[in-house]
Amino acid sequence: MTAPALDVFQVIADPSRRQMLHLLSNESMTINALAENFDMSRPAVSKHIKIMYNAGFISITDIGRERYCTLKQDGFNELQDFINYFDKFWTSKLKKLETILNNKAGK
Amino acid sequence: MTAPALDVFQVIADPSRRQMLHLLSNESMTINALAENFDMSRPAVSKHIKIMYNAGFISITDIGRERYCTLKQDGFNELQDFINYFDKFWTSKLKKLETILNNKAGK
DNA sequence: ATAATGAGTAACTTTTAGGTTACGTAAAGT
DNA sequence: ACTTTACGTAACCTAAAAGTTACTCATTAT
Repeated sequence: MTAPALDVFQVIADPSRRQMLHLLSNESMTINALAENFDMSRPAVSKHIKIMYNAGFISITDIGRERYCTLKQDGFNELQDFINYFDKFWTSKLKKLETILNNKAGK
Repeated sequence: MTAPALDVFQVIADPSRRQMLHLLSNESMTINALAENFDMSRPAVSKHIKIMYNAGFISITDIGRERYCTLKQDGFNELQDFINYFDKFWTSKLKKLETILNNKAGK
């Protein structure tokens, strides 16, 4: 179960990973603690964690034999950039519409 | 090449589809016009369009034998919701940090 | 009327993400 | 010292996404 290197968009494409991110938004958790919330084997969870780590969504701190996973902002920023681009598209489109309407009102 | 029903996260997981959305942010385009920008067959593009249409990212207007694809906001809104959730997480985390720093400064 | 064009559908192949079990290793418990 | 626990890694399997070619249909052009 070697983890493939996925980009941020592929990371959040998986429902289980999105769920893990939600769980981690409440508290830092170990691999096993996370695995208890899912109907899949621990190695499967382990792989997901690695994928999210590689894409910059989480940081990992080893404490003894445990690995604590914590949310990290980097991965989310890339997503934000994507959304922002299209956000600008909609708002500028809206402004154009406003301009047209104002011109009509003015005449 | 029947198109599978994918959710908004799976839609933007594909680089070609993200590229198509970018192209459509400049102007509405037909299937063929889109296909010219990609190193893949027209049926392949056609399938991507169907997937994005089903997920609410584009609307389609038939003019004669041509299909004009236009960006639609619905799909993006779902993504925005996801981002917003974690955005709140980061800002509230930052506020907690501020509170701690202020308390220290006050003593 | 016939040819050419724009696009959807069907059948098929390939790739790969996501899961499994089996095993190895280091830290903690008894 | 031995056992248990927490995790990673390897080898493997399966399902499905993404691509292809071949075909058909409807619209436009000649």
